[in-house]
Amino acid sequence: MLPLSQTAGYAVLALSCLDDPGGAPALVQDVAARTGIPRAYLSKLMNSLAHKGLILAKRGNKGGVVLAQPAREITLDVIAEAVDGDAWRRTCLLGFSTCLDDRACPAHAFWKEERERIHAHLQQNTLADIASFERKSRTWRLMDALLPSTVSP
Amino acid sequence: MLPLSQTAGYAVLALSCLDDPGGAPALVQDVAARTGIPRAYLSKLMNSLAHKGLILAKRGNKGGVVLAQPAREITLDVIAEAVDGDAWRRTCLLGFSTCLDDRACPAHAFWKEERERIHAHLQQNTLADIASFERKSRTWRLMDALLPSTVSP
DNA sequence: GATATAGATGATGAAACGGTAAACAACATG
DNA sequence: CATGTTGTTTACCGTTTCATCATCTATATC
Repeated sequence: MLPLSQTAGYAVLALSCLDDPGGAPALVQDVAARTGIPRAYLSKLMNSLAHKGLILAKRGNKGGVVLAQPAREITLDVIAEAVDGDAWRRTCLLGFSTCLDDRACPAHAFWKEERERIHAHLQQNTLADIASFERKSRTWRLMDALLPSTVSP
Repeated sequence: MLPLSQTAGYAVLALSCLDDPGGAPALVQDVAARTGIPRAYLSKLMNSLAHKGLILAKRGNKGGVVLAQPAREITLDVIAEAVDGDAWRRTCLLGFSTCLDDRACPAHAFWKEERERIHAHLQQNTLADIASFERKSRTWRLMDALLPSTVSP
């Protein structure tokens, strides 16, 4: 069970659909339809992301959701931390409680390095990177809809 | 939520207390007391590990548990896979379902490499490595018991 | 073979995560 | 200001993971 939470993935995917600040607000239900994320669940996620300052939500007619900052300035790390917290950056690979820098478990030095590598990667990639990938891969999802699903869970 | 499951950590810790095949059987309750793992829970874990061939369990008077193979031949990977399975080696960092080698998400190449690095490390480390660490760190745990816990969760 | 010992097993429970449903509150528009 | 649109909030459900408890079963020993 190594990856970030499923909800963190939802957040990245959903935010990659939104416009930069000043742009056209997107409806949560549209984002849900586009991404396949359950509407009601996404609604709660968006609400939480709004409270954490990642997006701006406007309700009522002509309402919707936009990014609070340009996509190029929002790193995956910020999103992951908003959803999952940063506890994973301090955990031991094997879950040992007595595993700190000065009393390390056998995997400690290795795992510390891995965590930092992962963290750095999340910090270096932004929503803009995801969005450009999503634009390219929309074709794939179209094919998924047309062909019998031989691949996706 | 990046590390392996807590139960996998339990397994590594518990198995590191056992003798090689032919050695003296250890009581599950003793292992529980030594490691801090809940007795009843460890009992079921041990049972599962016995079914998977990692340990030999003998019940009844003078019973107990020993490793099925020498500690030096049991890798952390084998233990982790017995407990958690190997699904984590195929998951996307962000949980995208459309993330395979030929239709990768932006983090795919990076994450694939990380997974392989982690897997290799788990394959290279054995129970013997853990056991020697545990022997050294027993002092620490003694101190934990004597001093107010300022560190361990 | 009776007995104490020790693992095996099944029922149960609490907490976290993913997910649902419905009532609620704000806002643009006519 | 009435209305419909759209996000907000609350409560609830199902599954998985970690954990407990009681009971059953095997076995070494006397």
